[in-house]
Amino acid sequence: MSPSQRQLGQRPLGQPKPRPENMADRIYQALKEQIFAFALLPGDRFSETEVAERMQASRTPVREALYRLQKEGFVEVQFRSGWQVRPFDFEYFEDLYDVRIVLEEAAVQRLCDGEQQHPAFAELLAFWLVPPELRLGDGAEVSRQDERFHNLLIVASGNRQMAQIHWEISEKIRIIRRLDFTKAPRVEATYNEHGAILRAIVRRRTDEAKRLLRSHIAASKAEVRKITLHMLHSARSRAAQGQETAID
Amino acid sequence: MSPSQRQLGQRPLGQPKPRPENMADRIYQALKEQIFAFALLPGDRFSETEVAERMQASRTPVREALYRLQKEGFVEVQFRSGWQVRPFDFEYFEDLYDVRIVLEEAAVQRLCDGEQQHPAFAELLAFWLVPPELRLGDGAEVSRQDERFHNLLIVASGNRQMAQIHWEISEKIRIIRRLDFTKAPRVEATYNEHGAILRAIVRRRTDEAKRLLRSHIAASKAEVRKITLHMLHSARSRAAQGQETAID
DNA sequence: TAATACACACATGTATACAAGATTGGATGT
DNA sequence: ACATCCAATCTTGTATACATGTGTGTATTA
Repeated sequence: MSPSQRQLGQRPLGQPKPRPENMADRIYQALKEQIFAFALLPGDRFSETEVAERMQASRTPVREALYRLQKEGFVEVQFRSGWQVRPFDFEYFEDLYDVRIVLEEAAVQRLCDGEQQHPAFAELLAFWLVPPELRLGDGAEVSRQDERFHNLLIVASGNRQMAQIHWEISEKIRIIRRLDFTKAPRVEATYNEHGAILRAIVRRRTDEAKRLLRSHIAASKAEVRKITLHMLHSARSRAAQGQETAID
Repeated sequence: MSPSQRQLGQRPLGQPKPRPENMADRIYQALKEQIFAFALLPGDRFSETEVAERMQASRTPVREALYRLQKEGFVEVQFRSGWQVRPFDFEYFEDLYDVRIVLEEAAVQRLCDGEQQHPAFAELLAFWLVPPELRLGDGAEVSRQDERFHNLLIVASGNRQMAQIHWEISEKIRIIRRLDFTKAPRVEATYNEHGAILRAIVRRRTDEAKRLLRSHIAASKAEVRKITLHMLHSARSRAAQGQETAID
């Protein structure tokens, strides 16, 4: 693995202060990317000053970014004793998967019962009900589209706040959800299962649609646990092989 | 109404700096209370400096508090142009009521299907299944206990994250939900309906329990809209009668 | 040698100073 | 009289200085 992997967020030292947008937003994004890339491992401890120096900024926007990440559950602060990346808690993720099942089943129920004219639903049909030769192959892109599929189900059901809450859940589980699309068979299965769910909704077969959806999400939930453990292990190995890092 | 109502958050000027806890937390609480008491009306605009002076603090903790309130949907910031209390949006609140229905129905389903041994469930039975002479009369207290009833349903179903999300929803709708308990009949109805729901769950009559729950929440949702409009109107009248205030 | 106490470095929490853009009000020109 | 332009003021965003509590390492003592 390239050593530059551990230098995410470092701005090239040439230009003085490009400041393309909000400093706080930049730092928020960069920190989140580092956590997602396992460049910051769960359990790692760090200080605001340390992050500020890496990002070439002051503590003020760093603190703002950290508080946002804290509210989203990625980091924790100990009173006057530094921050740490929140350790993995599989019950946490599995609970969130179950909330997804509840929300998305409710959305499917409403779609089967009522109107299916929402633009979001049209987009779903156009994207996922395509012949196999038009399917995407890139795992990361399919992962993004999978997230979009499930969120658009909620949007199409017409409840904005439910869609917002579902989106926040997606943000929280994305760090492990991506790992589900690192294998080609899972990508193909995703296309098939999404297609089946949509066809059942169009035909208003409520129970079948809900059953298909439930097992589709449950499959991801079951798969993700072992993949995550593997990824965490290899990330720790890489970190130990590279520069010395507090692992715990 | 007493004029001191509009001076919430003012610390008595005697003691120099009591600082009982986090400044940022104090300001967060005080601002939230002002918004809930309609001392800050939806649409009111204000600046960080203004709040800092009222709270006798610097802008730093004020900003932290405001960002928290922003994430929770109570205030909004306009780029370099001040903050404002988020205007009321009834679709927003009604969407949240519908999310509550979805989450709580799912919890009832799990309670009817599975174990009912969770301590939270025992507390529910002990509090709500009491003879009428032991019931509370204070509207504000019953409002708090109503919130607790619905949240404990989720807790008892065993999904911590669902309970967390449900709690965040409760925080958002509390500002209008309280208004539903300003009349005595609603208090009595709440006792009756909660009792009926619990009895149906104990007897594992799933459909009946879900039906009762759904109509119970729907009743609140329907009631709240007109009460809120009335309260907003009278709060604006009071503000106009008192000192001059930006109304919109 | 082991345990304890103390001092120093460092952590976050808060206050203040500075930067840059948005708004507003008045002055000016038509 | 009305519209337009410009400057002063006010806004948030960022940097930095200060306050206060925590933890650790070392020195001292039993």
